[in-house]
Amino acid sequence: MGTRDGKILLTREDWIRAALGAIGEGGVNAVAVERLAKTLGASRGSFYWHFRDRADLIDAALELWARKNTAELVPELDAITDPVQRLRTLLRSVYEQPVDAVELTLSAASDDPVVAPVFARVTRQRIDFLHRIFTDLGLPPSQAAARAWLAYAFYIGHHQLGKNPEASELRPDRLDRVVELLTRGK
Amino acid sequence: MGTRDGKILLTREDWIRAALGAIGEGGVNAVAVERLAKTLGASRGSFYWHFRDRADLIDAALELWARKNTAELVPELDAITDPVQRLRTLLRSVYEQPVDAVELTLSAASDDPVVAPVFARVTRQRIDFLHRIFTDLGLPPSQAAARAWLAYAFYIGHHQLGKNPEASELRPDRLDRVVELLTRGK
DNA sequence: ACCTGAACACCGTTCAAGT
DNA sequence: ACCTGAACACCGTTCAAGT
Repeated sequence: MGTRDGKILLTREDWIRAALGAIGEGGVNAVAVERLAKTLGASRGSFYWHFRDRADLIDAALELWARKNTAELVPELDAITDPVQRLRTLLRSVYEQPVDAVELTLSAASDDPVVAPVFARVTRQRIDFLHRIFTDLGLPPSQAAARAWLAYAFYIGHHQLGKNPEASELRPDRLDRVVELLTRGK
Repeated sequence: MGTRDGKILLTREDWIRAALGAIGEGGVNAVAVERLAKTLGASRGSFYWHFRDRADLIDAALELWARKNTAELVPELDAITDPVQRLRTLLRSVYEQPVDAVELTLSAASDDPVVAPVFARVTRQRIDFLHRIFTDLGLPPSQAAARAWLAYAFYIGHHQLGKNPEASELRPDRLDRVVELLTRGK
C-alpha cells in the first residue's frame, strides 16, 4: 500500500485479502466488486486496473488459500510415522470448531468454473496423502485407493453436514469409531 | 394455466416448475426473477402476486423436490428386507449417472437460510433410514449411529466430489469395497 | 383476482479522462 | 502507473394503476 499526493494506493494483495474475508463470511457470492471497493475506499474502476474481472480476483484468492493451507499442511502431517496416528490427527481437524470457512466454500462451490481447478488440485493432493496412509498400513494399492476415497468423501461430507446445525446434532461425539472402521481389517 | 382475454394466466406451480429447472441447471443463484419472468412471458411484478419474495419461491421449489424425492423413496427401500442389500441399492443410486442436479444444489447450499431447514429435514430422514439398516444388521444403537453418520457423510461427500470431473477420476470404479467396509464386523 | 410498467437500489464491466 | 466517474445492462423489490 503506497501513497501519492496523500492518497492511498491499493495493491493486488489488498483486494485479495478483502476477497478472502468476504468468501469466509458469505461464500463466493459475497465477493462483490462494488462492496469491496466501498470497503477499501476506492472506485470500481480502480479494481479493473488490478484484475481482469471478478473471476480473476476469486481465482487469485483461492490460489493463495490453497498454498497457505494444503501445501504447507501435508508435509507436516507426513512427518508423523504411525499411519493410524497420522489419520487420527488429520480427522481431528475435521472435528475442530470452527471449521475453516474458505474450506467450506471451496467444496460447496466445486462446480463453479473458477473454483473447480483449485478444488481438483487440492483434492488430488489430499487423496494422495490418504492413499499413503493406507499403503503404510499394509493394504494393497487398490484397497488403499477405495479406502482413501471413502475417507475423503467422508471428510467432505462431514464438513458439509457440519454447516447445518440440525444435521450436525446427529453426528457421533467421538471420532474413535470412525477411525477404527477406516483402519481396520486386512 | 388459465386464460383470460386470450392472455395466459400463470399459477404458483408454473413459477415453481421453472425455478426447479433453473436450480437443476445453475444452482440456487440461477433462480432470477427477471429471467424466469422473461421465460414465462410475464412481468416481474406479476411474480410478486404469487410469492412474497425470491426466497419464498426457492423454498416452495425445494419443498416440492423433497416430497417427491425423499419421502417417496424411503418407504420403497424399506421394503427390501436384507439390510446389506438395502444399503447396496441405496449406494448404487449414488454411483448412477447423472446425479440429481437438485440434490447437489441442496447439499452445496445447505447453509443458505432458505435451503437449511429443508436440508435438515431430509438429512434426518435419511440418517434414520441408515440407522435402521445397521441395527437390522445387529449393531448396538451407538455403533449403528456412528456408522450411519459415516455412511451419510460419505454419500454427501461422494456427491460433492462427483461434481468435479478431475476429482471423480480418483474414485474407485466398484462400490463393493465401500459396502463391505461399511457393513463389516460386529 | 391477477397483471403491467415505472421506479429505485445494487452490481459487473467498459472506457474516456484525469494525475 | 494507477485511479475516477459516467455509462450500460442485469437483477430484486415496491407500488400505483390497469383489467
